[in-house]
Amino acid sequence: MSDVRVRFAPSPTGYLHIGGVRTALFNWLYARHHRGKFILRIEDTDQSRSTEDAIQAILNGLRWVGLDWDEGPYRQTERMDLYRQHATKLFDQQQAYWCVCSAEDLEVRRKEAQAKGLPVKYDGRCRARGITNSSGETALRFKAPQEGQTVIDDLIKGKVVFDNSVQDDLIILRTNGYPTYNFSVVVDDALMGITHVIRGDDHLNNTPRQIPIFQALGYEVPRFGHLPMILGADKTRLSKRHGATSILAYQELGYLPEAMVNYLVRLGWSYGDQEIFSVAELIEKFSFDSVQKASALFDPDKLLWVNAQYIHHHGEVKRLAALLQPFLDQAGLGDAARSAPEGWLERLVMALQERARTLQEMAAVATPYVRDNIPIEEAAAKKFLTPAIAPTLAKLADRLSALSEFSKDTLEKTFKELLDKEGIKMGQLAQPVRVALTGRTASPGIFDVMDLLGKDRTLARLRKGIERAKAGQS
RNA sequence: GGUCCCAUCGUCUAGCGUGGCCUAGGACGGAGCCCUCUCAAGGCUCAGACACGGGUUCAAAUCCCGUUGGGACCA
Repeated sequence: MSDVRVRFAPSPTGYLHIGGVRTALFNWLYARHHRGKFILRIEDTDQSRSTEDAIQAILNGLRWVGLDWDEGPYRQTERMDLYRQHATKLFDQQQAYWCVCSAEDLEVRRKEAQAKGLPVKYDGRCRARGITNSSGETALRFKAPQEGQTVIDDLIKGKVVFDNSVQDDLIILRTNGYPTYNFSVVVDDALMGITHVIRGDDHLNNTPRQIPIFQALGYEVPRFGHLPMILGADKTRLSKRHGATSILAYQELGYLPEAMVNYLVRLGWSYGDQEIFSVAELIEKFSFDSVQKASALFDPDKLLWVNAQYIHHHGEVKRLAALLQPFLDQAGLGDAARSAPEGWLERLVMALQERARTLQEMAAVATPYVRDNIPIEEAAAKKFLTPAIAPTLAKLADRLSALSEFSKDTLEKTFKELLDKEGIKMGQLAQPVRVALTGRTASPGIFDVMDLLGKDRTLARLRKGIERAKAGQS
């Protein structure tokens, strides 16, 4: 156990998106790597935009990808007293002052300054007013240092220097008594003993505003690490326009959580040329030293590939079968799949897993094996179920029906013998059989198909196919 | 507008710290071939990048400066 304490602090104004998950993931990995604590804090001070649904969506999203938290979720709305106490403390120490400048006045002055080409910032005119009572339209401003520099030794960006002369006296308590973002984060991070603040680099400019507040409050300043952001394919901020941005939408599309984690961590972090990592490996190997400084574009194609890798090679068949069930339900195949014999679904998964990149795709190609009365694609029937092949198919049906053991081995043997006798190639027989059995021209190996269907269904479909072939035009 | 961040194939990246091993490596995607009962999977091959310009140096993707281009924050 180390003293590392990191946090993920989303604001519940919408669902949990890809970028948020990645930020949480990097925090989580850092905590787990150092055997520290990962803390969840909900920044819901903006009550007009925060919703309970969004909070639940965030928790569910984190749970789905397996990011478990050690403390929290804390909620800022339950900590209002703490912010006010700390604000009062700053006022008492004369490190904050009441400001009566109205929003309109500030706007006017801002425009003037801009017109004259002066820096746009609060001119500090209430600093010297010494207002002691906060009644009415008063906001509390922090006396930001105006001389010297604030230096951040960022875990990812390295050394970043800001001139204090450009720092504003920012408002820490609004006229309505609510704390502002930059103030409440500082109070929370300090009180929660956060040692490393790992967040998106959209907050880099906030850091020099926050550091003096830590100092004025007498708290230790944490280390900072600013992660590059994830952008959409058009290089703009990730948003609804880029498709499914809610993390849970990917669950519905049939992605595996570990694939999601794997893809997201490689977006900005690398370990040589390695692409696929188990979670245990990530925890062991993760470090900010190899985190990219530049932003990255979200690439759905690569995510799909990573997911396919997990389904093809890294998925436990039993687990995949269990995860597949909801997708079968959705496709209207659920009941039939449930009534199948013990172990049948696992065999189905084995036959289909390298042909599907998502669970949704797997469910889609499962139809002919789960359902009865399958439709036969017109073009496939026309091409392969011809009168010419009908006699051979009939011979195959006879031989199959005579089999006492209906296994892949015996099936293969039966096929080979017939092929030899008829003097035809495998493809000439397998394709018509495939079409008869699945209604499609693409499927798993033909012996796997027959094995999945079983003797009765195989023969029934084959005979139906033979009728169709006889009737077909030559 | 001010401040800050960033810059290697279309995309994710290795390499940059401690310049030479880089005729810049891998992965996704693309093209082609092989394997093959179909579709996949797998294997192989090809196309494809150090943003630009100056320095420093015997030598720069790697160090320095500038330009350009992206991005973020503050309003």
